[in-house]
Amino acid sequence: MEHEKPVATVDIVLLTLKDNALHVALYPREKEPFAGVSGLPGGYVHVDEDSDLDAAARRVLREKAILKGVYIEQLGTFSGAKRDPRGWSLSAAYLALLPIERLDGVQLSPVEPLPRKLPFDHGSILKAAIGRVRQKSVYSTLPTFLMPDEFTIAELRDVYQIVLEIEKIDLAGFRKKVLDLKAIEPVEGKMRTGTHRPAQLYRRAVKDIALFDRTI
Amino acid sequence: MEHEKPVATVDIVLLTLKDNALHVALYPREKEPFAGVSGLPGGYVHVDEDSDLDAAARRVLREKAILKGVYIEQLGTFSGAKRDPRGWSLSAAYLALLPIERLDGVQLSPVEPLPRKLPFDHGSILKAAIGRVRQKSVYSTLPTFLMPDEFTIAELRDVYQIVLEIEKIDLAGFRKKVLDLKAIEPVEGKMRTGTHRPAQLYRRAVKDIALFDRTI
DNA sequence: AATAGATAATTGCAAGATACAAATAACTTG
DNA sequence: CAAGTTATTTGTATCTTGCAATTATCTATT
Repeated sequence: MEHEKPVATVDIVLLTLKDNALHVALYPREKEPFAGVSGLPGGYVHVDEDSDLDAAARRVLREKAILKGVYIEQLGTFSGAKRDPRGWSLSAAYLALLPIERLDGVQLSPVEPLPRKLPFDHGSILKAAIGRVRQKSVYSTLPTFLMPDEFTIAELRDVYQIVLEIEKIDLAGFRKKVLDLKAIEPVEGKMRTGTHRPAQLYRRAVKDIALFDRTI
Repeated sequence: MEHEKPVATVDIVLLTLKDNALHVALYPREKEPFAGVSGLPGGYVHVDEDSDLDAAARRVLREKAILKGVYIEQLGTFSGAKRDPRGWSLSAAYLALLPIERLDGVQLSPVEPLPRKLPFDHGSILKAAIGRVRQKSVYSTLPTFLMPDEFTIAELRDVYQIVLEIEKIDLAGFRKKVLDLKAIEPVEGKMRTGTHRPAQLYRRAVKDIALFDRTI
Protein backbone atom coordinates (compact mmCIF):
# COMPACT_ATOMS: atom_id res chain seq x y z
CA MET A 1 0.00 0.00 0.00
CA GLU A 2 1.34 3.39 -0.95
CA HIS A 3 0.01 5.43 1.92
CA GLU A 4 -0.28 4.78 5.60
CA LYS A 5 -3.91 4.78 6.63
CA PRO A 6 -5.26 6.91 9.44
CA VAL A 7 -7.19 5.40 12.32
CA ALA A 8 -10.92 5.71 11.62
CA THR A 9 -13.52 6.03 14.35
CA VAL A 10 -17.04 7.31 14.86
CA ASP A 11 -18.16 9.42 17.80
CA ILE A 12 -21.66 10.39 18.77
CA VAL A 13 -22.84 13.56 20.41
CA LEU A 14 -26.03 12.37 22.04
CA LEU A 15 -28.01 15.35 23.28
CA THR A 16 -31.13 15.47 25.36
CA LEU A 17 -33.02 17.86 27.59
CA LYS A 18 -32.91 17.55 31.36
CA ASP A 19 -33.91 20.11 33.99
CA ASN A 20 -34.57 22.70 31.30
CA ALA A 21 -31.07 22.48 29.84
CA LEU A 22 -29.27 20.66 27.07
CA HIS A 23 -27.26 17.71 28.33
CA VAL A 24 -24.80 15.42 26.60
CA ALA A 25 -24.51 11.70 27.28
CA LEU A 26 -21.03 10.64 28.35
CA TYR A 27 -19.70 7.14 28.97
CA PRO A 28 -16.57 6.08 30.82
CA ARG A 29 -14.02 4.72 28.34
CA GLU A 30 -13.29 1.04 28.75
CA LYS A 31 -9.96 0.95 26.95
CA GLU A 32 -6.82 2.97 26.50
CA PRO A 33 -6.22 5.69 25.63
CA PHE A 34 -8.04 7.64 28.35
CA ALA A 35 -9.38 4.46 29.97
CA GLY A 36 -11.83 5.40 32.70
CA VAL A 37 -12.30 8.96 31.45
CA SER A 38 -15.82 9.93 30.41
CA GLY A 39 -16.21 10.84 26.78
CA LEU A 40 -18.50 10.73 23.80
CA PRO A 41 -19.62 7.21 22.92
CA GLY A 42 -17.77 5.94 19.90
CA GLY A 43 -15.32 3.43 18.59
CA TYR A 44 -13.44 2.05 15.68
CA VAL A 45 -15.11 1.58 12.35
CA HIS A 46 -15.49 -2.18 11.90
CA VAL A 47 -14.91 -2.72 8.21
CA ASP A 48 -16.05 -6.33 8.44
CA GLU A 49 -19.29 -5.43 10.18
CA ASP A 50 -20.36 -1.89 9.31
CA SER A 51 -21.61 -1.32 5.78
CA ASP A 52 -20.77 2.39 6.07
CA LEU A 53 -20.19 5.10 8.66
CA ASP A 54 -23.90 5.58 9.32
CA ALA A 55 -24.11 1.89 10.13
CA ALA A 56 -21.13 2.20 12.45
CA ALA A 57 -22.83 5.08 14.26
CA ARG A 58 -26.05 3.10 14.61
CA ARG A 59 -24.07 0.15 15.95
CA VAL A 60 -22.48 2.34 18.61
CA LEU A 61 -25.92 3.55 19.66
CA ARG A 62 -27.21 -0.03 19.69
CA GLU A 63 -24.34 -1.09 21.93
CA LYS A 64 -25.49 1.59 24.35
CA ALA A 65 -29.01 0.14 24.22
CA ILE A 66 -30.38 3.11 22.29
CA LEU A 67 -32.55 1.53 19.67
CA LYS A 68 -35.26 3.82 18.38
CA GLY A 69 -36.76 7.26 18.37
CA VAL A 70 -33.41 8.88 17.77
CA TYR A 71 -32.73 11.65 15.31
CA ILE A 72 -29.26 11.26 13.87
CA GLU A 73 -27.26 13.13 11.27
CA GLN A 74 -23.63 13.37 10.34
CA LEU A 75 -22.05 16.36 12.02
CA GLY A 76 -18.62 16.43 10.42
CA THR A 77 -15.34 14.65 10.41
CA PHE A 78 -12.66 15.68 12.87
CA SER A 79 -9.13 14.78 12.04
CA GLY A 80 -5.48 15.42 12.55
CA ALA A 81 -2.11 14.08 13.49
CA LYS A 82 -2.41 15.06 17.12
CA ARG A 83 -5.96 14.55 18.26
CA ASP A 84 -5.34 10.92 19.25
CA PRO A 85 -2.16 9.58 20.93
CA ARG A 86 -2.34 6.58 18.62
CA GLY A 87 -1.40 8.81 15.72
CA TRP A 88 -3.08 10.42 12.72
CA SER A 89 -6.76 9.76 13.11
CA LEU A 90 -10.13 10.82 11.93
CA SER A 91 -13.47 10.60 13.60
CA ALA A 92 -16.78 10.88 11.80
CA ALA A 93 -18.90 12.67 14.36
CA TYR A 94 -22.65 12.23 14.50
CA LEU A 95 -25.24 14.43 16.14
CA ALA A 96 -28.05 12.53 17.81
CA LEU A 97 -31.08 13.94 19.62
CA LEU A 98 -33.58 12.10 21.73
CA PRO A 99 -36.02 12.71 24.58
CA ILE A 100 -34.69 11.85 27.98
CA GLU A 101 -37.41 9.21 28.37
CA ARG A 102 -35.46 7.03 25.96
CA LEU A 103 -32.24 7.29 27.94
CA ASP A 104 -31.78 5.24 31.05
CA GLY A 105 -28.96 5.11 33.55
CA VAL A 106 -26.65 7.25 31.46
CA GLN A 107 -24.32 9.93 32.73
CA LEU A 108 -25.63 13.28 31.53
CA SER A 109 -23.60 16.47 31.75
CA PRO A 110 -24.95 19.94 31.06
CA VAL A 111 -23.45 21.44 27.93
CA GLU A 112 -23.27 24.82 29.63
CA PRO A 113 -20.66 25.16 30.95
CA LEU A 114 -18.89 22.73 28.65
CA PRO A 115 -17.65 19.64 30.47
CA ARG A 116 -13.91 19.81 31.17
CA LYS A 117 -11.37 17.06 30.73
CA LEU A 118 -13.03 15.34 27.82
CA PRO A 119 -10.71 12.94 25.98
CA PHE A 120 -9.30 13.58 22.51
CA ASP A 121 -10.93 16.58 20.83
CA HIS A 122 -14.35 15.66 22.16
CA GLY A 123 -14.65 19.19 23.49
CA SER A 124 -14.44 20.62 19.97
CA ILE A 125 -16.83 18.02 18.66
CA LEU A 126 -19.35 18.81 21.37
CA LYS A 127 -19.02 22.52 20.67
CA ALA A 128 -19.64 21.93 16.98
CA ALA A 129 -22.69 19.82 17.81
CA ILE A 130 -24.19 22.51 20.01
CA GLY A 131 -23.52 25.08 17.32
CA ARG A 132 -25.26 22.89 14.76
CA VAL A 133 -28.29 22.38 16.98
CA ARG A 134 -28.59 26.09 17.73
CA GLN A 135 -28.12 27.10 14.12
CA LYS A 136 -30.55 24.56 12.76
CA SER A 137 -33.18 25.20 15.42
CA VAL A 138 -33.48 28.79 14.26
CA TYR A 139 -35.24 27.74 11.08
CA SER A 140 -36.31 24.12 11.49
CA THR A 141 -38.28 21.70 13.60
CA LEU A 142 -35.14 20.01 14.91
CA PRO A 143 -36.11 20.64 18.56
CA THR A 144 -39.16 18.38 18.14
CA PHE A 145 -36.71 15.50 18.39
CA LEU A 146 -35.97 16.49 21.97
CA MET A 147 -39.67 16.14 22.84
CA PRO A 148 -41.46 13.05 24.09
CA ASP A 149 -43.97 11.40 21.76
CA GLU A 150 -46.70 13.83 22.75
CA PHE A 151 -46.28 17.40 23.82
CA THR A 152 -48.10 20.72 23.90
CA ILE A 153 -47.22 23.72 21.78
CA ALA A 154 -46.25 25.68 24.88
CA GLU A 155 -43.86 22.89 25.89
CA LEU A 156 -42.30 22.94 22.44
CA ARG A 157 -41.97 26.70 22.65
CA ASP A 158 -40.15 26.31 25.97
CA VAL A 159 -37.69 23.89 24.35
CA TYR A 160 -37.00 26.36 21.54
CA GLN A 161 -36.34 29.02 24.15
CA ILE A 162 -33.87 26.79 25.96
CA VAL A 163 -32.06 25.67 22.82
CA LEU A 164 -31.91 29.12 21.29
CA GLU A 165 -31.30 30.91 24.59
CA ILE A 166 -34.11 33.35 23.81
CA GLU A 167 -36.23 34.87 26.53
CA LYS A 168 -39.80 34.80 25.39
CA ILE A 169 -40.98 33.66 22.00
CA ASP A 170 -44.54 34.91 21.50
CA LEU A 171 -46.79 31.90 21.81
CA ALA A 172 -49.42 33.12 19.37
CA GLY A 173 -46.90 33.64 16.60
CA PHE A 174 -45.05 30.45 17.44
CA ARG A 175 -48.28 28.48 17.28
CA LYS A 176 -49.12 29.89 13.88
CA LYS A 177 -45.71 29.23 12.36
CA VAL A 178 -45.41 25.73 13.67
CA LEU A 179 -48.95 24.71 12.70
CA ASP A 180 -48.76 26.35 9.26
CA LEU A 181 -45.76 24.15 8.54
CA LYS A 182 -47.86 21.05 9.29
CA ALA A 183 -44.84 19.39 10.87
CA ILE A 184 -46.85 18.56 13.99
CA GLU A 185 -50.44 17.36 14.25
CA PRO A 186 -52.91 17.22 17.13
CA VAL A 187 -53.46 13.89 18.83
CA GLU A 188 -57.23 13.91 18.63
CA GLY A 189 -58.90 14.00 22.00
CA LYS A 190 -55.72 13.96 24.05
CA MET A 191 -55.02 16.90 26.32
CA ARG A 192 -52.47 17.87 28.92
CA THR A 193 -54.43 18.58 32.11
CA GLY A 194 -53.45 20.41 35.25
CA THR A 195 -54.70 23.31 37.28
CA HIS A 196 -55.52 25.21 34.13
CA ARG A 197 -57.36 24.94 30.88
CA PRO A 198 -56.36 21.64 29.21
CA ALA A 199 -53.84 21.93 26.38
CA GLN A 200 -54.05 20.02 23.12
CA LEU A 201 -51.33 17.40 22.74
CA TYR A 202 -49.45 17.17 19.47
CA ARG A 203 -47.05 14.74 17.85
CA ARG A 204 -44.54 15.03 15.03
CA ALA A 205 -46.32 14.56 11.71
CA VAL A 206 -43.21 14.02 9.59
CA LYS A 207 -40.25 11.71 9.98
CA ASP A 208 -37.55 14.20 9.18
CA ILE A 209 -37.05 17.81 10.18
CA ALA A 210 -39.04 20.47 8.35
CA LEU A 211 -37.76 23.93 7.44
CA PHE A 212 -39.38 27.28 8.06
CA ASP A 213 -38.94 29.94 5.43
CA ARG A 214 -37.92 32.38 8.12
CA THR A 215 -36.54 32.31 11.60
CA ILE A 216 -38.69 31.23 14.53
CA MET B 1 -3.71 -3.51 15.26
CA GLU B 2 -7.10 -4.69 16.31
CA HIS B 3 -9.11 -3.39 13.41
CA GLU B 4 -8.43 -3.18 9.72
CA LYS B 5 -8.35 0.45 8.68
CA PRO B 6 -10.41 1.80 5.82
CA VAL B 7 -8.82 3.67 2.93
CA ALA B 8 -9.07 7.43 3.57
CA THR B 9 -9.31 10.00 0.80
CA VAL B 10 -10.51 13.54 0.24
CA ASP B 11 -12.58 14.65 -2.74
CA ILE B 12 -13.47 18.16 -3.75
CA VAL B 13 -16.58 19.37 -5.47
CA LEU B 14 -15.32 22.52 -7.12
CA LEU B 15 -18.24 24.53 -8.42
CA THR B 16 -18.28 27.62 -10.55
CA LEU B 17 -20.58 29.51 -12.82
CA LYS B 18 -20.22 29.35 -16.57
CA ASP B 19 -22.72 30.33 -19.27
CA ASN B 20 -25.34 31.10 -16.64
CA ALA B 21 -25.21 27.63 -15.13
CA LEU B 22 -23.47 25.82 -12.30
CA HIS B 23 -20.53 23.74 -13.50
CA VAL B 24 -18.33 21.27 -11.70
CA ALA B 25 -14.59 20.91 -12.31
CA LEU B 26 -13.59 17.38 -13.33
CA TYR B 27 -10.10 16.00 -13.87
CA PRO B 28 -9.07 12.82 -15.67
CA ARG B 29 -7.82 10.28 -13.14
CA GLU B 30 -4.15 9.49 -13.50
CA LYS B 31 -4.16 6.15 -11.67
CA GLU B 32 -6.24 3.08 -11.21
CA PRO B 33 -8.97 2.53 -10.35
CA PHE B 34 -10.84 4.35 -13.13
CA ALA B 35 -7.62 5.61 -14.73
CA GLY B 36 -8.49 8.05 -17.49
CA VAL B 37 -12.04 8.61 -16.30
CA SER B 38 -12.94 12.16 -15.32
CA GLY B 39 -13.90 12.61 -11.70
CA LEU B 40 -13.77 14.94 -8.76
CA PRO B 41 -10.26 16.02 -7.84
CA GLY B 42 -9.06 14.17 -4.78
CA GLY B 43 -6.63 11.68 -3.43
CA TYR B 44 -5.31 9.81 -0.46
CA VAL B 45 -4.86 11.52 2.85
CA HIS B 46 -1.11 11.85 3.35
CA VAL B 47 -0.62 11.31 7.06
CA ASP B 48 3.00 12.38 6.87
CA GLU B 49 2.21 15.60 5.07
CA ASP B 50 -1.33 16.76 5.86
CA SER B 51 -1.93 18.06 9.38
CA ASP B 52 -5.64 17.30 9.05
CA LEU B 53 -8.35 16.73 6.44
CA ASP B 54 -8.75 20.44 5.72
CA ALA B 55 -5.04 20.58 4.95
CA ALA B 56 -5.37 17.59 2.67
CA ALA B 57 -8.20 19.31 0.81
CA ARG B 58 -6.17 22.49 0.44
CA ARG B 59 -3.23 20.43 -0.82
CA VAL B 60 -5.39 18.85 -3.50
CA LEU B 61 -6.52 22.30 -4.61
CA ARG B 62 -2.94 23.52 -4.60
CA GLU B 63 -1.90 20.60 -6.78
CA LYS B 64 -4.53 21.77 -9.26
CA ALA B 65 -3.01 25.26 -9.15
CA ILE B 66 -5.98 26.72 -7.29
CA LEU B 67 -4.41 28.89 -4.69
CA LYS B 68 -6.64 31.66 -3.45
CA GLY B 69 -10.06 33.21 -3.49
CA VAL B 70 -11.75 29.89 -2.89
CA TYR B 71 -14.57 29.29 -0.46
CA ILE B 72 -14.26 25.83 1.02
CA GLU B 73 -16.21 23.90 3.62
CA GLN B 74 -16.50 20.29 4.60
CA LEU B 75 -19.49 18.74 2.89
CA GLY B 76 -19.66 15.34 4.54
CA THR B 77 -17.94 12.02 4.61
CA PHE B 78 -18.97 9.34 2.19
CA SER B 79 -18.18 5.79 3.07
CA GLY B 80 -18.87 2.14 2.61
CA ALA B 81 -17.57 -1.27 1.73
CA LYS B 82 -18.52 -0.99 -1.92
CA ARG B 83 -17.91 2.55 -3.09
CA ASP B 84 -14.30 1.85 -4.04
CA PRO B 85 -13.01 -1.37 -5.66
CA ARG B 86 -10.02 -1.24 -3.32
CA GLY B 87 -12.29 -2.10 -0.42
CA TRP B 88 -13.92 -0.34 2.52
CA SER B 89 -13.19 3.31 2.10
CA LEU B 90 -14.19 6.73 3.21
CA SER B 91 -13.90 10.05 1.50
CA ALA B 92 -14.12 13.37 3.26
CA ALA B 93 -15.84 15.51 0.64
CA TYR B 94 -15.34 19.25 0.47
CA LEU B 95 -17.47 21.85 -1.24
CA ALA B 96 -15.50 24.61 -2.93
CA LEU B 97 -16.83 27.63 -4.79
CA LEU B 98 -14.92 30.06 -6.90
CA PRO B 99 -15.44 32.49 -9.77
CA ILE B 100 -14.55 31.09 -13.16
CA GLU B 101 -11.86 33.77 -13.53
CA ARG B 102 -9.75 31.81 -11.08
CA LEU B 103 -10.04 28.56 -13.01
CA ASP B 104 -7.96 28.01 -16.07
CA GLY B 105 -7.83 25.15 -18.55
CA VAL B 106 -10.05 22.92 -16.47
CA GLN B 107 -12.75 20.61 -17.75
CA LEU B 108 -16.09 22.00 -16.61
CA SER B 109 -19.30 20.02 -16.83
CA PRO B 110 -22.76 21.44 -16.23
CA VAL B 111 -24.35 20.00 -13.11
CA GLU B 112 -27.70 19.85 -14.86
CA PRO B 113 -28.07 17.25 -16.13
CA LEU B 114 -25.71 15.45 -13.78
CA PRO B 115 -22.63 14.14 -15.56
CA ARG B 116 -22.84 10.42 -16.21
CA LYS B 117 -20.14 7.84 -15.69
CA LEU B 118 -18.45 9.51 -12.77
CA PRO B 119 -16.10 7.17 -10.87
CA PHE B 120 -16.82 5.81 -7.38
CA ASP B 121 -19.81 7.53 -5.75
CA HIS B 122 -18.81 10.90 -7.13
CA GLY B 123 -22.33 11.24 -8.50
CA SER B 124 -23.78 11.10 -5.01
CA ILE B 125 -21.16 13.47 -3.68
CA LEU B 126 -21.87 15.95 -6.45
CA LYS B 127 -25.59 15.70 -5.78
CA ALA B 128 -25.05 16.36 -2.10
CA ALA B 129 -22.87 19.36 -2.94
CA ILE B 130 -25.50 20.88 -5.19
CA GLY B 131 -28.11 20.28 -2.54
CA ARG B 132 -25.94 22.01 0.02
CA VAL B 133 -25.35 25.01 -2.24
CA ARG B 134 -29.05 25.36 -3.02
CA GLN B 135 -30.11 24.96 0.57
CA LYS B 136 -27.56 27.37 1.92
CA SER B 137 -28.11 29.96 -0.78
CA VAL B 138 -31.71 30.35 0.33
CA TYR B 139 -30.70 32.12 3.51
CA SER B 140 -27.05 33.12 3.12
CA THR B 141 -24.56 35.04 1.01
CA LEU B 142 -22.91 31.84 -0.22
CA PRO B 143 -23.46 32.77 -3.90
CA THR B 144 -21.16 35.79 -3.49
CA PHE B 145 -18.31 33.29 -3.66
CA LEU B 146 -19.26 32.54 -7.24
CA MET B 147 -18.82 36.21 -8.15
CA PRO B 148 -15.68 37.94 -9.37
CA ASP B 149 -14.06 40.46 -7.06
CA GLU B 150 -16.43 43.21 -8.12
CA PHE B 151 -20.00 42.82 -9.24
CA THR B 152 -23.28 44.69 -9.40
CA ILE B 153 -26.32 43.89 -7.33
CA ALA B 154 -28.23 42.90 -10.44
CA GLU B 155 -25.47 40.46 -11.36
CA LEU B 156 -25.59 38.95 -7.89
CA ARG B 157 -29.35 38.66 -8.17
CA ASP B 158 -28.93 36.79 -11.45
CA VAL B 159 -26.59 34.32 -9.75
CA TYR B 160 -29.10 33.71 -6.97
CA GLN B 161 -31.74 33.05 -9.61
CA ILE B 162 -29.51 30.53 -11.34
CA VAL B 163 -28.47 28.74 -8.18
CA LEU B 164 -31.97 28.66 -6.69
CA GLU B 165 -33.71 28.03 -10.01
CA ILE B 166 -36.10 30.88 -9.31
CA GLU B 167 -37.57 32.99 -12.08
CA LYS B 168 -37.47 36.57 -10.97
CA ILE B 169 -36.35 37.78 -7.59
CA ASP B 170 -37.57 41.36 -7.17
CA LEU B 171 -34.52 43.55 -7.47
CA ALA B 172 -35.75 46.26 -5.08
CA GLY B 173 -36.32 43.78 -2.28
CA PHE B 174 -33.15 41.89 -3.05
CA ARG B 175 -31.15 45.09 -2.90
CA LYS B 176 -32.60 46.00 0.46
CA LYS B 177 -32.01 42.59 2.04
CA VAL B 178 -28.49 42.24 0.80
CA LEU B 179 -27.43 45.76 1.73
CA ASP B 180 -29.13 45.66 5.15
CA LEU B 181 -26.99 42.63 5.95
CA LYS B 182 -23.84 44.67 5.23
CA ALA B 183 -22.20 41.61 3.71
CA ILE B 184 -21.28 43.55 0.57
CA GLU B 185 -20.03 47.11 0.26
CA PRO B 186 -19.81 49.54 -2.65
CA VAL B 187 -16.46 50.03 -4.32
CA GLU B 188 -16.41 53.82 -4.17
CA GLY B 189 -16.44 55.43 -7.56
CA LYS B 190 -16.41 52.22 -9.59
CA MET B 191 -19.33 51.55 -11.86
CA ARG B 192 -20.28 48.95 -14.44
CA THR B 193 -20.93 50.86 -17.65
CA GLY B 194 -22.75 49.86 -20.81
CA THR B 195 -25.59 51.06 -22.93
CA HIS B 196 -27.51 51.98 -19.82
CA ARG B 197 -27.29 53.88 -16.58
CA PRO B 198 -24.04 52.89 -14.84
CA ALA B 199 -24.37 50.42 -12.01
CA GLN B 200 -22.52 50.63 -8.72
CA LEU B 201 -19.92 47.89 -8.24
CA TYR B 202 -19.79 46.05 -4.93
CA ARG B 203 -17.41 43.65 -3.24
CA ARG B 204 -17.78 41.18 -0.39
CA ALA B 205 -17.33 42.99 2.91
CA VAL B 206 -16.87 39.89 5.08
CA LYS B 207 -14.58 36.90 4.78
CA ASP B 208 -17.15 34.24 5.57
CA ILE B 209 -20.73 33.79 4.51
CA ALA B 210 -23.41 35.85 6.28
CA LEU B 211 -26.89 34.64 7.15
CA PHE B 212 -30.23 36.29 6.43
CA ASP B 213 -32.94 35.93 9.03
CA ARG B 214 -35.35 34.92 6.32
CA THR B 215 -35.24 33.46 2.87
CA ILE B 216 -34.08 35.56 -0.06
C1' DA C 1 -71.37 25.93 44.83
C1' DA C 2 -68.72 29.84 44.20
C1' DT C 3 -64.38 31.80 43.51
C1' DA C 4 -59.48 32.30 42.82
C1' DG C 5 -55.69 30.97 40.17
C1' DA C 6 -53.47 29.03 36.45
C1' DT C 7 -52.32 28.25 31.64
C1' DA C 8 -54.52 27.61 26.82
C1' DA C 9 -56.06 29.54 22.94
C1' DT C 10 -58.01 33.26 20.23
C1' DT C 11 -58.47 37.96 18.82
C1' DG C 12 -57.38 42.85 17.64
C1' DC C 13 -54.50 46.15 16.10
C1' DA C 14 -50.50 49.12 15.29
C1' DA C 15 -46.15 48.81 13.19
C1' DG C 16 -43.10 46.77 10.13
C1' DA C 17 -41.93 44.02 6.00
C1' DT C 18 -42.92 42.46 1.21
C1' DA C 19 -44.40 42.15 -3.50
C1' DC C 20 -45.43 44.53 -7.38
C1' DA C 21 -45.76 48.34 -10.38
C1' DA C 22 -44.39 52.70 -11.80
C1' DA C 23 -41.41 56.58 -12.04
C1' DT C 24 -37.10 58.51 -12.60
C1' DA C 25 -31.95 58.43 -13.61
C1' DA C 26 -27.93 58.02 -16.41
C1' DC C 27 -25.63 56.16 -19.48
C1' DT C 28 -24.60 54.48 -25.07
C1' DT C 29 -25.68 54.28 -29.77
C1' DG C 30 -27.42 55.67 -34.23
C1' DC D 1 -30.79 64.51 -29.65
C1' DA D 2 -34.10 60.65 -29.54
C1' DA D 3 -34.38 55.81 -28.57
C1' DG D 4 -33.03 52.02 -26.04
C1' DT D 5 -31.41 49.91 -22.00
C1' DT D 6 -30.57 48.87 -17.33
C1' DA D 7 -30.10 51.07 -12.51
C1' DT D 8 -32.14 52.80 -8.71
C1' DT D 9 -35.72 54.85 -6.09
C1' DT D 10 -40.43 55.53 -4.78
C1' DG D 11 -45.27 54.40 -3.80
C1' DT D 12 -48.67 51.59 -2.16
C1' DA D 13 -51.72 47.75 -1.23
C1' DT D 14 -51.11 43.54 1.12
C1' DC D 15 -49.26 40.46 4.30
C1' DT D 16 -46.72 39.38 8.45
C1' DT D 17 -45.19 40.51 13.07
C1' DG D 18 -45.11 41.81 17.96
C1' DC D 19 -47.62 42.80 21.69
C1' DA D 20 -51.37 43.10 24.64
C1' DA D 21 -55.80 41.95 25.88
C1' DT D 22 -59.63 38.79 25.98
C1' DT D 23 -61.88 34.65 26.54
C1' DA D 24 -61.84 29.59 27.74
C1' DT D 25 -61.52 25.70 30.77
C1' DC D 26 -59.63 23.31 33.92
C1' DT D 27 -58.11 22.43 39.48
C1' DA D 28 -57.94 23.73 44.15
C1' DT D 29 -59.82 26.02 47.92
C1' DT D 30 -63.08 27.82 50.72
